[in-house]
Amino acid sequence: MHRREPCRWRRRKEARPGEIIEAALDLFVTSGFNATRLEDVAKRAGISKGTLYLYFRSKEDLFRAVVQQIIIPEVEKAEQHAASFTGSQQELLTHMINNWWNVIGKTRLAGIPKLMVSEAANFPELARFYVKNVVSRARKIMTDAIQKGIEQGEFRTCDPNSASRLLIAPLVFAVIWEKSLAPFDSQTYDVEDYIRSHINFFFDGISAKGKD
Amino acid sequence: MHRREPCRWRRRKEARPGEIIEAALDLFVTSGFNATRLEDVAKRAGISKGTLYLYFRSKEDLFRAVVQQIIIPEVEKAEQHAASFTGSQQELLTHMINNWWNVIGKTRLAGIPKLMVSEAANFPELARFYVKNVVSRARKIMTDAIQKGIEQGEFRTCDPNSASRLLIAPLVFAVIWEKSLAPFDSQTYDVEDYIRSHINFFFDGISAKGKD
DNA sequence: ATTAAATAACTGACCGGTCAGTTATTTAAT
DNA sequence: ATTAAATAACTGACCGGTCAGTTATTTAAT
Repeated sequence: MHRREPCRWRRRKEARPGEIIEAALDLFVTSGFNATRLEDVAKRAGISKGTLYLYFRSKEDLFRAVVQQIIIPEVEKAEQHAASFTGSQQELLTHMINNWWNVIGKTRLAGIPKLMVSEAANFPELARFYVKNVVSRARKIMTDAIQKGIEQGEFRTCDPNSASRLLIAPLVFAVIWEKSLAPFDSQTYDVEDYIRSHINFFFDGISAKGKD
Repeated sequence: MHRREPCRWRRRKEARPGEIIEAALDLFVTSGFNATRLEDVAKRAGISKGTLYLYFRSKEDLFRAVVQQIIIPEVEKAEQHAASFTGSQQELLTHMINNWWNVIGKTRLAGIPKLMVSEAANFPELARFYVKNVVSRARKIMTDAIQKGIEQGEFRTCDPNSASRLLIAPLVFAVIWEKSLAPFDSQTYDVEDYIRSHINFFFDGISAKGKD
C-alpha cells in the first residue's frame, strides 16, 4: 500500500504570468532589480527558471510587465475619478494626494517609484514607457486641476506645471526615502503629519485669498 | 640620434587617491555604481586596475571615499555659515536652499543623492555613514533654524521636523528626477521657477502673519 | 659625481564566482 | 500516441579582485 504521489507540477498556462509578476514585484521592490535573481523569482512563483522564459523574453521584459500590470490600472482609476469629480479643485487635489498615499505610498507599490528612479539609466526604453504612461498622465491630471483652479479664481496665478510638481514631489520623495535611507536613520518622523503639513502649506501658498 | 622614450608611468603616490576619487565620482554619477567598471575608473585616472587596489581596498571603499571627500566639506561649510548668520531665519533658510542648489543641485554633485538612494540597500554601512554625516547634519541646521523662527515669532507653530523635511524635499527630488527620469520626459520645466515657487509657497505657509 | 643595490609604485594577465539565458529531456494532459 | 508545459543541467560572458613580474625612484657605497 503506497500513497499516490502528487504531481511534481501541473500545467497552468493561464495562471503563471500573473504569479510570476507578483513574485517579481515583491523581490524587485525589496532587493532592487540587479540584486534580484531570476532563480529566486522562479522559486517564489513555484516554478523553475526555465519556465519563466516561456512567459517573459528577458529580465527587463518582466520588469516592464510588472509596471504595466500593477501601476497603470491605478493611473486609469485616477483619471476616471478626476473626470467625474464635481467639487472644488482643492478638494480634488487633496483627495488625489491622500489617495496616492493610501494606494501607493503605504503599500508595497511604494517600491516602484524608487525602482524606476534607480534603474532608469540602465533601462532607457522602460524609463520612457514609464514616463509616458504613468508620470505624464498622473501629472496631467494635477496640472489640469490647478489650471482650472486658477481660471475659476480658486487659486492665484502661477505656473501650473511647477505647482503640480511641487504638490507631488514631497510624496514621491517620502516613499523614495522610506525605501532607501530611512532604515538607516535613527531619527524617525510622522509621515501622516508630514503630508498634512504639506497640504496646508501648499494650499496656503496657492490660495487666491492672499494674505498681503 | 633617437628621442628619449618618455616614462611609461611615474610614481605619484600623493596625487593618485585624489585623481582616482575624481574619476570614480564622474563615472559613478553618470553610470551608477553597478554599471561602473573599475577598469574604466582606472583608465580615466590614468592608471591600471591593480594600482587602484593599492589605494582602495574595494569598490565599496572607493565609493565611501568619494562621499567623504566630496560632500562632507560642503556640510561643514553650511554649518559654519549658519552658526555665524545674523539675519532672520527666513533669510538663512532661503540662502541655504539657493546655496544647496548652486553647490549640489546644478553641479555634478547632484548625482550623489541619487546614487545614495539607489545603492543604500546594497551598502548598508555606507548608507548609515551618509545619513549620519551628511543628511542628519544638514537637516539639523534647518530644523534648528525653523525652531528658532517659531520661538522668535517669525514662523507659526508647527513641527520643525516635518517642516524642514518639506523644505528640502522638492530640491532633493528635483536632482533625483534630473538624474533619472527627466532625460526620458519630453515635457521640460524651468527648475529655477520651480524653486522660486517652492520658496514662496513654503514661507507663505509657515509665516506667522496668517491670512485667516 | 657615478653607479649599483634596494625599494615600492605600478602593470596586466589571470582566476573564481555569479547569473541571465539556452536546451535536451521529462512529464502532465488529452 | 501526441503535444506542450515544465524541468534541470548547462553555457558563456562578465567583472571584482589577485599577484607575479616590471620599472621608476631612492638610497648608499665608492
